[in-house]
Amino acid sequence: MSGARTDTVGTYPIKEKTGFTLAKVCKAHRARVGALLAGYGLHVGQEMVLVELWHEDGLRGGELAGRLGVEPPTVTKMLRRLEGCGLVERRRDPSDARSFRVHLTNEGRALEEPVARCWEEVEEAMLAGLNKAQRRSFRELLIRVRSNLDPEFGAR
Amino acid sequence: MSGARTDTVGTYPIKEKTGFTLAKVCKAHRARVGALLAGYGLHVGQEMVLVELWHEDGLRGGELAGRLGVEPPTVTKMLRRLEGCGLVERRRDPSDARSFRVHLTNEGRALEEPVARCWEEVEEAMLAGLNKAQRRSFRELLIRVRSNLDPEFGAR
DNA sequence: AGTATTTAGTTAGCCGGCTAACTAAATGCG
DNA sequence: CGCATTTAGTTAGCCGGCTAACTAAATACT
Repeated sequence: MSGARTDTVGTYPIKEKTGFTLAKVCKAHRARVGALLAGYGLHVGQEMVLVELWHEDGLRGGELAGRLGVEPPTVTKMLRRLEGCGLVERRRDPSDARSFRVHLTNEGRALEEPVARCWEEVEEAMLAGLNKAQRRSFRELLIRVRSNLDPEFGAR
Repeated sequence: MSGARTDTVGTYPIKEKTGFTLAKVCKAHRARVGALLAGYGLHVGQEMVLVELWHEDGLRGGELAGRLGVEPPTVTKMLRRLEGCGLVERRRDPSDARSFRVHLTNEGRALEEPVARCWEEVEEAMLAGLNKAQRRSFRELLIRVRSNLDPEFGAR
């Protein structure tokens, strides 16, 4: 509290917080994935939409937003671009005229394997030098921290 | 390859990768910090500029970019906004007419403690239920992973 | 049935990020 | 000295995010 240093504020500087390192790690991870994805004409973040559709095709816009943990306007814009790239297709839902369903095109489906390889490559780089126990521990800690931070993640 | 499941691609789905959880955790952390920072008129990300200046005032634009791990145009725009908010001040560097130094205003300096409290609050929420050993382990794993992913972090 | 309310998406506009292309000043070098 | 090169920032424009405000369709309710 009344220590010799004056550039801290009670606890310790933001730069030394775990959350700070977390943010930097995430930034680096995103950059690495993004660099690989660019080879397929994808921007980082867009692959998440595809991930959801690979898991379940024909989702409605709102469902997509919910699963991505993203707001509807974000989905609107991303779908417009993905549709422009020919990876995805919007079909009006006959049972609800203000809704639509998002379907993968063949091009969109074809990206599943290469995108998974991109993620796998970065995953391996990230965990290099960690043994199985460390990897498991890291994974479990992240899951716990996620349930602490993400309200949508409580019902898991 | 010729496995029974067709919705995976050799290893396991992206959704089950550690990097995926990492991204979600980071997103949640960012959202939480952002919500608190909004109370001080700050957008999440801007506080990082202030963090660097609290640590060392009078940095040049390029140094700021380097320390933040961000490209120069990003700094240009952020500084324009922070200057507009009166948190920061740009003074031309007399020894180099194409450069300038960024200085905190009193308002900018005054935010150090409240912003640190925001971060501390989210830090505590994030690590809730973890004992000291787990927190240390999490921190150390993140640091290792960071050095694996971030080229600028090797020289530590 | 007819109106009020809720729900689904869109538009506009802001912010933090990026790349590409540019200006202008400092430095290197013949 | 004078020109070429490097370095520092800016501008323009794209993308993933967000909020606020809107349209239009479905549902609820009197």
